[in-house]
Amino acid sequence: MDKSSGIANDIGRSGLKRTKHRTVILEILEKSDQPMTAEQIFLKMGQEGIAVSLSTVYRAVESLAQKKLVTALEISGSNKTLFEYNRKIHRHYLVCLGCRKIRAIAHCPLKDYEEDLAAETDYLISGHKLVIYGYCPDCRKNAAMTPKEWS
Amino acid sequence: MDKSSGIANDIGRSGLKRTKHRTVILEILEKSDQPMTAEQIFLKMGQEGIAVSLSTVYRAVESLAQKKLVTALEISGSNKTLFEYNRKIHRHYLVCLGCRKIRAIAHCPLKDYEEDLAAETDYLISGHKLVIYGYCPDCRKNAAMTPKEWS
DNA sequence: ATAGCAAATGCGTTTCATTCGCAATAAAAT
DNA sequence: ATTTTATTGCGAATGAAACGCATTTGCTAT
Ligand SMILES: [Mn+2]
Ligand SMILES: [Mn+2]
Ligand SMILES: [Zn+2]
Ligand SMILES: [Zn+2]
Repeated sequence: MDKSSGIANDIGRSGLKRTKHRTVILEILEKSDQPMTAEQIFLKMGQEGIAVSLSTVYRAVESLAQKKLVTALEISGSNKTLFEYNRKIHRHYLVCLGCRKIRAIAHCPLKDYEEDLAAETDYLISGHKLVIYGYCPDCRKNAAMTPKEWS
Repeated sequence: MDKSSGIANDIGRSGLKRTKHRTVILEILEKSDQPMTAEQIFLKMGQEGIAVSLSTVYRAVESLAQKKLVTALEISGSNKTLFEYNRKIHRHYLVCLGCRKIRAIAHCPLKDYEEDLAAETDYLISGHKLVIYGYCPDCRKNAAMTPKEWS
């Protein structure tokens, strides 16, 4: 409908060709509150009646990630790469070991720690990745009996 | 030689059978300053004249990890799982994007942050994983021209 | 609009780390 | 020493992701 809606344009502006598939994939990720695997995206497209090859989904998320429209994340414990719409905010993740839901955390407690570390190690720090594991309110009750691993 | 040397005994005490392979694997990891992949362990055993099947290495590190004698880590950007001798110290990692060397960091800047987060989110926090990316002193010069991604 | 070119797609094939099945072997228990 | 049970070797299977190539589509410059 809305031709000037960000998403489709963002793809064009990125230098990638603006195809139906890429637009749909980016929209799906933008709407999802959870990062998704390539296969989940593929299945959702199927549900929406959009025929696509799984290879294409893999190639689409890869190119979108290259253009920074999508972020790829590898959370320990899942062997599949997750993709999320890049909302351009530095984020961390709180992963529930019970239901595997991923909750984003806006606050970064490491801002000045990075500087200390740079001074101490003489490294040039580019960034960091922090994932916190635990049990969400819903899963806390079961957690007591089935404490799952996280490392 | 030293029958009471920690490593071999630790395996026995863990409930696992104390085999030559497991002992060697654990010794290799204990001596290594870098976490190693299953294949690297396998190759090193070959160099040391110890015939072993790669499957066995995979099964050994898996069982040793289960018994907490080794720790498995999945650093973003490598598709292979790394294993390290478990020195029973909470650690973080500083990964050089130039040479891929991994340096352990003893200090944890997140001790009380976890409590704040628990209070704020009502999650039961089990732990966290922090990886910091950058360029080591040796690689800093090249870093300027070839800034690699870290996700 | 149209032609021409570069990029994207479909479909099948391949790669590669890791896992598995099962018979043979070695370690612990008796 | 004999039995019991876990470990190993080897090859085959798995599964996510990458790839090759012929076909199609989006974009650009007429
Ligand atoms: Mn941060
Ligand atoms: Mn920590
Ligand atoms: Zn949960
Ligand atoms: Zn380096």
